[in-house]
Amino acid sequence: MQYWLMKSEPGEFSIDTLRDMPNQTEHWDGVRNYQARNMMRDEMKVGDQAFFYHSNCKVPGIVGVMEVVRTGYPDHTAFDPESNHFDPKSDPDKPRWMMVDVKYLRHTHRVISLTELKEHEELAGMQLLKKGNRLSDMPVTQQQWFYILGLEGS
DNA sequence: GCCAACGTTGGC
DNA sequence: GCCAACGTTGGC
Repeated sequence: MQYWLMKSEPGEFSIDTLRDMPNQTEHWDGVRNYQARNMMRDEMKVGDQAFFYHSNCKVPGIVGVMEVVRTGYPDHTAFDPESNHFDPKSDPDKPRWMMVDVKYLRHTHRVISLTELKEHEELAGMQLLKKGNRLSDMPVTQQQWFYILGLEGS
């Protein structure tokens, strides 16, 4: 079992939106970065867990926990000219972009902000905290995962 | 294969 | 809204 962190802008798709979906499940579309795609395509497995991270907002940080319920498959929004994730170069016969399905597990008891994460020496190795990091999904080590859950309190 | 131009991400 | 960091594109 592996752990992940996945970013979304809450104005686009938030943890609340995921919770309110039918089956509390939704596909994680719109990833348009090869490294991030490769992880979804090759490495994310059913049963893996992921932090839901709100980016590009007032208080960026971890807001919830979710579970991967379907492994990588073609991101159909790339074929849809109406979608703002449309990519004219992605051919349905040879899809360029992949997505996984995720299911809502819970909100964290509070937002664990980026600022707070940065304060912990133990998390200094996190990819999220590396300078210039722009990956929209990334692995979290088991150690980091449980350390962060420990910060959450109750 | 190099690299300048450009677009995007995302914190602040 | 600004801008640093980074990825992609395309001319050469």
